Amino acid sequence: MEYKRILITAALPYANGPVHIGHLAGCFLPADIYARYQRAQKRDVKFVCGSDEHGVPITIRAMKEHITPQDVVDKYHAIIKDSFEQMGISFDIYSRTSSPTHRETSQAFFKKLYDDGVFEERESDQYYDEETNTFLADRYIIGTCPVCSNDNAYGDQCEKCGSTLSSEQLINPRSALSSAPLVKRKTTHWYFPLDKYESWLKEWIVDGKKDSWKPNVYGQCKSWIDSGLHPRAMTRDSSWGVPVPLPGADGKVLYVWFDAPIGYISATKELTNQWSDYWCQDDTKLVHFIGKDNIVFHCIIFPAMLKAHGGFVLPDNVPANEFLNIEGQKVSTSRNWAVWVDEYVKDFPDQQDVLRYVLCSNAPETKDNDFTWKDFQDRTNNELVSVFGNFVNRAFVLMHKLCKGRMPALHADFIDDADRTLIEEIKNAKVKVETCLEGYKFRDGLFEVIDLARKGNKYMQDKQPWITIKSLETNPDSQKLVDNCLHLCLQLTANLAILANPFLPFTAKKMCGMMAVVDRMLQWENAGRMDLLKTNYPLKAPELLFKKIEDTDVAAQIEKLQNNLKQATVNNNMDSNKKEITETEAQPQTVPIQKPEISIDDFMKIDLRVGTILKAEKVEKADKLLKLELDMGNNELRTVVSGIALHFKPEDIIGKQVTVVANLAPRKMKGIESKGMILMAQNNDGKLIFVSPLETADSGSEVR
RNA sequence: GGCGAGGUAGCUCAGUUGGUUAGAGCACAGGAUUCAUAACCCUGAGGUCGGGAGUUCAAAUCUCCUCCUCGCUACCA
Repeated sequence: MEYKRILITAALPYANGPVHIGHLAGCFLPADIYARYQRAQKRDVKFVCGSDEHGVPITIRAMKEHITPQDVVDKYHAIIKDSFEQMGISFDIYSRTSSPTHRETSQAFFKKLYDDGVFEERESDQYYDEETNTFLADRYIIGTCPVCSNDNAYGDQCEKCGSTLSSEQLINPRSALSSAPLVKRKTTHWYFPLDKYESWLKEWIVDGKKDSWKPNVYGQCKSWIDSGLHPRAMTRDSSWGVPVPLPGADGKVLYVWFDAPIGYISATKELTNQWSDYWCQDDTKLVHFIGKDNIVFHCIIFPAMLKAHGGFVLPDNVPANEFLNIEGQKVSTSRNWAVWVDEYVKDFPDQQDVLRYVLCSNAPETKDNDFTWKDFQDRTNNELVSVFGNFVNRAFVLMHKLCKGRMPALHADFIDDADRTLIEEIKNAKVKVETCLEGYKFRDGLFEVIDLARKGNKYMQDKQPWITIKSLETNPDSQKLVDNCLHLCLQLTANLAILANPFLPFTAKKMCGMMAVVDRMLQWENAGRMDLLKTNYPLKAPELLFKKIEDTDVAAQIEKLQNNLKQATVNNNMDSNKKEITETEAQPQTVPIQKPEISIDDFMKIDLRVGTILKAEKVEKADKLLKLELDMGNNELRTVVSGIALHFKPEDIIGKQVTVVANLAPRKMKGIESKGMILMAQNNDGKLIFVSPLETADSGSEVR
């Protein structure tokens, strides 16, 4: 299909902190390269993005810093926006989801679905904080992680041990807002029936995108669809967000993942009155650039929303990248293990293209990749500087020395095979880079650019104009041979500027300055041409395109990382400034909340007994479960299933005495009925310790 | 446990209807050169293609089993 317009989106960064180079490599840089390339092709491109400013973590941060959520997002929106500008990420608009346009757009979107009867209304029990009079989403609920005993686990996930949780599983759930214990109340929400779109999604993605989407994206989608989709709540009880536009829906807002992708639409609206051409015409090519954590939302949920609404184009492709690790470890904002873009720009002024180069050439396109400062140095010094920068520099220096600072002529009767080959290579390079970029293979595309410079170096080496010129007195044609060589090298340089422009825009601009040509030369159609620089045209003095990265720079950055890490672990909860903390670990280390007082009668309801482990075995198909057989005295044997398999080997615990809650209602786990629960103490490091009698007691003795 | 994505030279990656001695860049070694940011150019060494079995005249490529990494997901009363 011939597309008339290309609409490019990059994942909305969350305005709860600055952006790091993982974000850049994951989606913003590839999106920018793609956008710049398409613009150079003179295609009708809109490249939109903005800050995602709603959601729970922002409200929590606001409370901790005693400012409003709006203050939080204003601060980070500014930092993020500036980082992008500094790095040359060329959005046509960088908007934000707290804008009035976005509120209207997302509300209208919701209302349309509501009016069409798309949503299912459901009542459910939710945790309620009576102190602040608010319902709490899972993220608002903090408690002790049942897996690792981290005291500040979220209701949806423990970021310390990575376990996926539900708020029901937390021990001592409390409010993140007030630290108050929670009660349950009924609340109503609107669910989007994803299940009803299952067959459509199957057809659209599983059947339709098999060959065009990247394997990681396609596989993830297929996995979701095949395992069955379920209705998903599209509203939340909160005061921060886009209010649900229905009467009686006070205190309810749109779920961030409902409103955020609509932010792409709102941003386009703010950009142009013709926004609907880009969103509602079939001949628009919509491309979402995201990281792999966003695949499900962009490939399944948002398209289903668009489909339900009707009238919108669907993404043609969603080229998601994997994650970028730093020095062998996963990026962690809480541990401050990251390279922040705003700091890079300060530490390496005027070296944006160097970072762009390294991040693109080592982009996590097919799997998680590792960023190391040593690699940053190697790639910069040995490829970008030595091959690309050096070629341009030597071509210019030689031209000034041997051709008097003017573009030498090409003498047709002296053209040889080597010249013709080089010309051919230049034309091929255009096609190669183009093919890579159209197919979202940015790493390969950049390699082709460097490779062309490499061919230039070889050509020059073979021609040796600095030798040829020495025979000027004996061979009057020498000057013409030198002219031809440098003519071609300089035309090659102009071509390099065009091909490098999407990747290294600052450098391309600098090269235009050196060649004394207007930026318009960088249009893609000019690539492959051998008449970009006019004969006898005076060229400027050469200017080094890149600086080498020194060992000291590398050492300083590594030390900075280590220091950040140390500092983050030490004062994780003090500084309210920026990235040292995240929402989770920023919670002050409070003493676990005491449970409410109970009477002796309450306690007496619990039948605690000593049991002796006779048998222990792993439960099939479960990582964490052990099936225990306990001697409870009086010849009673009991089966208890316990989630301790990660901590103990079955053979090591046989014969141990444990305390058992003997009158707990039975519960089936993995098909095995568990009659009772064994008590464990849990250390701060998550280690489990049996609560057993110090001396051997009779099996079945009562604990009181 | 289920599902998905990866596992190819020291490092980063190519390698789709199975077919000659498995490729590239960087790093490394040797050589050549001096126009150039000690850059460039040439040559070389380096891999039992995670492991095992099978299909085939032929397997990195197909099938089955298995191990490791990452992600999603289930089990924790």
